[in-house]
Amino acid sequence: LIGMHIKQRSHLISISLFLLDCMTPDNNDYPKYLHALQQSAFLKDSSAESLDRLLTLMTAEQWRAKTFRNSMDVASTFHFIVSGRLKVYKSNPDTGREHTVFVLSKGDVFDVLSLLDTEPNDVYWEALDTLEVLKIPMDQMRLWINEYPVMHKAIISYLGERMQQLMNIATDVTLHSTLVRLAALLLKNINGETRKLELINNLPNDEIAGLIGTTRSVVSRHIQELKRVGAISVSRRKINVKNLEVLLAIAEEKHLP
Amino acid sequence: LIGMHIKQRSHLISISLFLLDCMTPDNNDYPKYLHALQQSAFLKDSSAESLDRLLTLMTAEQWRAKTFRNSMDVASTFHFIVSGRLKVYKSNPDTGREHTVFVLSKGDVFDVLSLLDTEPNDVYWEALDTLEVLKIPMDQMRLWINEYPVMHKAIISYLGERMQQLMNIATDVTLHSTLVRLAALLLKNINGETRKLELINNLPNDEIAGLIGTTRSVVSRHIQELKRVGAISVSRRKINVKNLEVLLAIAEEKHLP
DNA sequence: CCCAAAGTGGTACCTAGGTACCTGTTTATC
DNA sequence: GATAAACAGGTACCTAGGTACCACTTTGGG
Repeated sequence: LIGMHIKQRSHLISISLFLLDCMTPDNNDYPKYLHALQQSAFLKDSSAESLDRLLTLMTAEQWRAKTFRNSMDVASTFHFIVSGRLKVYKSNPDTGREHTVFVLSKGDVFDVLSLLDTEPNDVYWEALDTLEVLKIPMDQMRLWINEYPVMHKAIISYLGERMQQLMNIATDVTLHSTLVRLAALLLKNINGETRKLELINNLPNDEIAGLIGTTRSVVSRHIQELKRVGAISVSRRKINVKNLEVLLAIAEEKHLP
Repeated sequence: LIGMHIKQRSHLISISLFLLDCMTPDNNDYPKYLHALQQSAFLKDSSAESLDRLLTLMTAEQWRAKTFRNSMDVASTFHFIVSGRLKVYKSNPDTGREHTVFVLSKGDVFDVLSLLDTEPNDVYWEALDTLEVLKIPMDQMRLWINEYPVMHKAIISYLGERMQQLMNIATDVTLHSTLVRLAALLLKNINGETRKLELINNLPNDEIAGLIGTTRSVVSRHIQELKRVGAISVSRRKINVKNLEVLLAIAEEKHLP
């Protein structure tokens, strides 16, 4: 109960100091932002000129880590992530439990659902690191999209991919144990080359818990277990994968504890 | 363990006898099917002529209750439900657990994800009643859509709505207890006028369990509890809602047991 | 540099929910 | 219409996972 109140208060006092930055072509960072837009999967089929025009409509903004917004706040603005990580989550204010649905990063956009004029959804967004975004009024984004019909296909394939991910997230909690989900999370986010975690690196146990739909203490317990069997080693806020085979066996439910 | 093997065997021996029925305009049921297409939310913006042309490309098919298909089987065919109910679910073959993601009925279509060429998704579809569908080869459906650009907007709004639902389903399991989810399920599916359950009526406890991501025994226990507090009355395969206020209090987590 | 406050992680205890086993009821077969 | 098989639902028992409390570590004023 105490934990929950602290959580809520910290939400209330979370003051978001950010820099506003008008995006005219003479701006110093203009080339950098244009490059960022060009690399986005959401805009991958758009022409250089159309992106150029889009960028002139945008302003840059910086969110400090732990800055958050909910659906109300962002419904009238469309955002595009330039750098940093952002978690998309739902929470139960009564219990303080949170479930992270996506971690967005460079090239991702939000909120696509508001863009489509669906009913408001009561979702939260919170910066995990310092976040650089480009923002644009929602109605201007809609106008821009209608001028470039190729965008409709891009939106469809974006939604399709997200929907598939959501289906897996929705069923994972009931179909697999927390240990299995933790192992699968680590495997999903490991870089094949460097063997290091990406996207979910340097996260405290709280955040990992939110990602697999459980509580911090359960994550802590399972991390102890994974250390014990030699699958990982840990230091503060850092997990190093030591044995992929063991992790894989656990994730595929072939590991008998 | 025994229960699981029986489940798997029943899958294997599920023989689907269905009627094939070529859809030429002189067919007896042609007007009925055309009417069904016109009522679909997925096709609501399509012209009469375009639907007419679509229907000539389709064949009718009947699935007996408990007939099922998985993503492999339906990836190359697009389906449109004329009558009956179909559950979309994922399962864990090792434990026999299932999680129902959607219950589709008249006017719904499947599989939209295959239509978008996303990676195969390992989902199952199973008829809850006798199911009437119209089917069309997937590539023909894609061609038809490309001829009618208005369909892109329809697909986008369909996906947007489904995505929002999926987000709620994904987070419900971690954010709310099974009793709360059961009460919410009943409230969501009650007809405002008749006060009767729709879409999920006449389902055994198994299926209700799949819908809220738990097991049959837990559902049974909670149904006893809801009977005890006078919220519902039950007979075989049938739940009658008696007290909306109590259900609402439980669903909103304001009910202290 | 000191100290408070926030951040992070470990674990004992307990309960919500899952497993296993049971009875009763309906459906199918000869 | 008798009998078995499949179907439906109830419940005792137990364990996975959640709550609460703890200690340690880092951060930020003054």
